[in-house]
Amino acid sequence: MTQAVRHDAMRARNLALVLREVSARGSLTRAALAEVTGLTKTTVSKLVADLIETGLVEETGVVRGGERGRPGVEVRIRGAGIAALGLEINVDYLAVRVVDLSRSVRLRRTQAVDNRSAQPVDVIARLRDLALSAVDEAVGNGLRIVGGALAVPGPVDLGSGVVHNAPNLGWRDVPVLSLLDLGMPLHVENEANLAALAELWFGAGPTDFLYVSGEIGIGAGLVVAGSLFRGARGFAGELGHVVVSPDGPPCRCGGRGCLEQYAGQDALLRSTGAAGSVGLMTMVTRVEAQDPAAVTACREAGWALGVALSSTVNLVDPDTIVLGGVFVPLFPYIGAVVTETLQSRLGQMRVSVPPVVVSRLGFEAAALGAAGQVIERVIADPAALLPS
Amino acid sequence: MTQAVRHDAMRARNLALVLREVSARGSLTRAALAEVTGLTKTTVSKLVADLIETGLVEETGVVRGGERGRPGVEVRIRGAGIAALGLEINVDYLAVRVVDLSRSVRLRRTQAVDNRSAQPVDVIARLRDLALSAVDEAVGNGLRIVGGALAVPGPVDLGSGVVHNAPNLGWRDVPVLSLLDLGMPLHVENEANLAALAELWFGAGPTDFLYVSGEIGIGAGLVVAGSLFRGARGFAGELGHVVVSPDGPPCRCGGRGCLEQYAGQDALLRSTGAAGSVGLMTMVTRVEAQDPAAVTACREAGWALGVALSSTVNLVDPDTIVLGGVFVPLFPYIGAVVTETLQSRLGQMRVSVPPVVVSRLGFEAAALGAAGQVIERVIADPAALLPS
DNA sequence: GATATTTAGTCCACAACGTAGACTAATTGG
DNA sequence: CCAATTAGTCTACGTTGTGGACTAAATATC
Repeated sequence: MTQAVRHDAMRARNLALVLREVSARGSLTRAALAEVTGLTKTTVSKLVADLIETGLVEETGVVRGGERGRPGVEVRIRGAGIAALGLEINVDYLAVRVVDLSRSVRLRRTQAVDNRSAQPVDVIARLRDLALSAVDEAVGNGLRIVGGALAVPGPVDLGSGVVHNAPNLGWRDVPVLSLLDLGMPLHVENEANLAALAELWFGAGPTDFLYVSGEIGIGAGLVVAGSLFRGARGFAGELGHVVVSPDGPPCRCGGRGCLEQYAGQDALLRSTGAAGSVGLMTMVTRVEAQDPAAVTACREAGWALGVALSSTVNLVDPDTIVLGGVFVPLFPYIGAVVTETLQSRLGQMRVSVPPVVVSRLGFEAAALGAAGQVIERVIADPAALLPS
Repeated sequence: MTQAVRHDAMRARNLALVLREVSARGSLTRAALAEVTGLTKTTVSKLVADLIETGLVEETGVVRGGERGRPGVEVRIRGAGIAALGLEINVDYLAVRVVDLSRSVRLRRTQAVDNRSAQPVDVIARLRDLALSAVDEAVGNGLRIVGGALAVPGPVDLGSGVVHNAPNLGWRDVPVLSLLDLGMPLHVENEANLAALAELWFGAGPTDFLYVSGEIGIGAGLVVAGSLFRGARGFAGELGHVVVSPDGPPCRCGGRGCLEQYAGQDALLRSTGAAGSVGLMTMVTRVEAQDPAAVTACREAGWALGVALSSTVNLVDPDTIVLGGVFVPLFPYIGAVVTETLQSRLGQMRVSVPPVVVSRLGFEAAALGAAGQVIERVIADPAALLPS
């Protein structure tokens, strides 16, 4: 597990420590860095010199006038150098994002496509084109893309990069990672997990929360102390199949009364009473117009979500619950019911019931999280990029 | 979060690395240690010398004849030196265990008392007496007790050591830690969590599992990659209040249809049909005698447990499920139903459904886990014990 | 406006720790 | 009895962080 610590590992960790502080606090003088890290000024100076040389950090040049004494030179993360690629395959779109080391989004590409009717290979080929052209442009702008990550709507085997089962896409056992070769280190992860990480790094959220991704399926990403909880095999967070009512409607997972059957996109739209398929935006319009069927559908979905979340809170104890995906436009009509249900089921037991808030990131959250994850790895181990 | 790494931290980590390998593999020569840790023979020799001097490790004296060449001197964890105290307060007993660094149990004290009818202060005073006499005896045997931990049946605020709410005992906001002063570092934790850790260190179990503690309440401890998952505030694992049926019988937590209402000890005993209170052993006798009411009660409890566990598996993805507490004697009569329910609700979705096994540790599990946790800390950071 | 004070950052001698390889010790195989 | 082999120690050395002296650049005070 833990490896032997030699001098190089010591340096690598201190380098990461300094870079992390710079990343977290925005902009600091060497003296301030020495203070917050507990290292001496000498050591910080050496480490910062290395980081500047590698292009991870830059001096702002501007000196800061504080109280008295010689002003320091602040350093900050250098955005113009290293960047990462974030990719997302979803039911009705493909998204590509390029994010730099300072976590600024440098490039956005979204393409609306119906991926349900296409073959996995074709979908991936299309994404590949989109990604390569984005990489070209980014490289043209002087960025160095060090890696990428791909978000897919369903459980993924992290090791092999095989998408187990993405029911919304109709995918089963698709080896995405080997099909999508971009000539750079890549990995694949569940969309809900990456959207949760996006909330962590790009939202103004807390460091402990449960992100609920409402799409056709309902997934969740749990972030504890700023890092993702994946469970033993990486398949944690399947909130959509938490039991709401044990004898409820049968679910495609084989169970009955799963949350997805009450609050999944299909269930929501179906229960508006309109025959055939009604789009999400139509649903939003109707509920805004106080259409009784739509309002009832929202209330029931909110209740079911509250029930499932009460189980979840009891099991994993999140600090906050962030609703994303389809629940974002519907939040005004379900948020209160979710909170009430949670309150009535947990209020007596818990000192405080986790607040239910809405995500402020759009649908592209997962792609952002994907890129962010790669950036996070660089910040966690900058030594990997140093010239040996 | 991560601290600056100086020379002393480097040494501390390597010391821990060596000690961990010795602890995990039983007995190793310095040469073998050099191989498994990746450190050089020189460094390992120095580290082992320090560990021997501190009394954490000892040479077996016996040399091992392998194949050819000079035989090595094996070292192993020294059991005769450092030990830890494990304490447990439960509804009907107090337990004290002394465990040494090699994880051998050196002393067992259990006292049957009805703690429900006593005041918290009195219970703690009684436990204190029991603990002090155990410490005396252990010290008399040459052991050095470096700390202790206490298991209580209910959620605990780890920081302050206040037991929030232990409904089985009728406790609310009891500052256990400050009441129980034993003149050594102590901490308090949830009984289910510590029982789970006992399973990890004293059972022959895997490193990823969910331990289910069936008592009057039902708790769970989740162990992922050999360490405990506590959630954001340390209140994770409240399996007893996971929803089985949203409109089921009201629960003391304020919700309805919680697992505890179907599979908690009270529910199990109540539903045997016998009026009044029937002891657990009576229940076991009846179900062994195929008493219809008892058999039905077990089946229903097993079903409810299966439903709640299917939600749990979807959320936290454990590798294995270990049933403990009252479920141990009842396992032959509920195990199959739990497995079937899980299988039917998860089988289509998951490649493999986590096996449901029974704990082989007795009721004293939590006390063992408490002591084990202290031992684990010593092994994880032996440098804390070195003479500065 | 000159000087004292304060803070930032660098320089240098030093200490702590792990490494590499020579060296000694102890065993087996021929 | 000697060669081969493996365990463990010893010594010179390299890497890295430290502490304090030193230089640099600002403000406060008179």
